Amino acid sequence: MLDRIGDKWSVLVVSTLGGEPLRYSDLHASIPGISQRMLTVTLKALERDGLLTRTAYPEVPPRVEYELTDLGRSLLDAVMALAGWAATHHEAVATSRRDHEASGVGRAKAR
Amino acid sequence: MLDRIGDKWSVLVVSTLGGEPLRYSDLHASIPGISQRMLTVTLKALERDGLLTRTAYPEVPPRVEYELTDLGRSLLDAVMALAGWAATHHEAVATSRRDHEASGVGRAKAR
DNA sequence: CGGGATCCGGGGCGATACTG
DNA sequence: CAGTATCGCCCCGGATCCCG
Repeated sequence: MLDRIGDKWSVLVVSTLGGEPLRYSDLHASIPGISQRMLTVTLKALERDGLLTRTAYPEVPPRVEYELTDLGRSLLDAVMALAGWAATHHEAVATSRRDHEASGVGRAKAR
Repeated sequence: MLDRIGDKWSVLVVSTLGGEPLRYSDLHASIPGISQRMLTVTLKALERDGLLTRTAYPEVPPRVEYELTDLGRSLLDAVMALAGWAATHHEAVATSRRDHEASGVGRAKAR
């Protein structure tokens, strides 16, 4: 379970979708670095898990909208908390990380 | 950043460590399914990021204790929210997943 | 007891090409 | 526009051995 919601892309999709429904291409544009494949795979998985709904409009050109379900929205809260933490403390983490590098973690490299 | 704190094992280690310090073997026993390697790797990463401290006691047999830092404890809140969500809704997710299976997602399998 | 080093297999994931 | 199918690489992560 944790590895599902802990999944990087799922988190990003859910948080991006927070609020209004979005189309496939919007999602693709809004999530930097995601590939078509991973977006599709992630969306399918999230739909299967009941976190979002997929709605296809039989128009031309085709339009498909993805929207969070209530379940998905409840997850959003928890995810936002995590994202908030990341935003708040990522500096402290980066600093600590540099300290450890300087401490000799890569000592062999110093040759 | 998200893929770091969203990491499955990190989440589990942090939540397990919530509260009292634990020894390596305690952690290994408390986290079902984690391998030695991943435990070590995860602990190192978390230490590097300043989320926990590693304390080795020069005894025999050796004893090493891991403890959350203040930073780690602040993360704990967000992590617990996520874990709580997972515990609360994993049933709904499992149900939805089964629905989709029954819907013909694996239609070829039904032969 | 608490790890580090290495080997290695499976799969996560990206890139590309094609379809409706 | 919204995907699907295929290929291939890389790296995650488990197993094993060994050391302090």
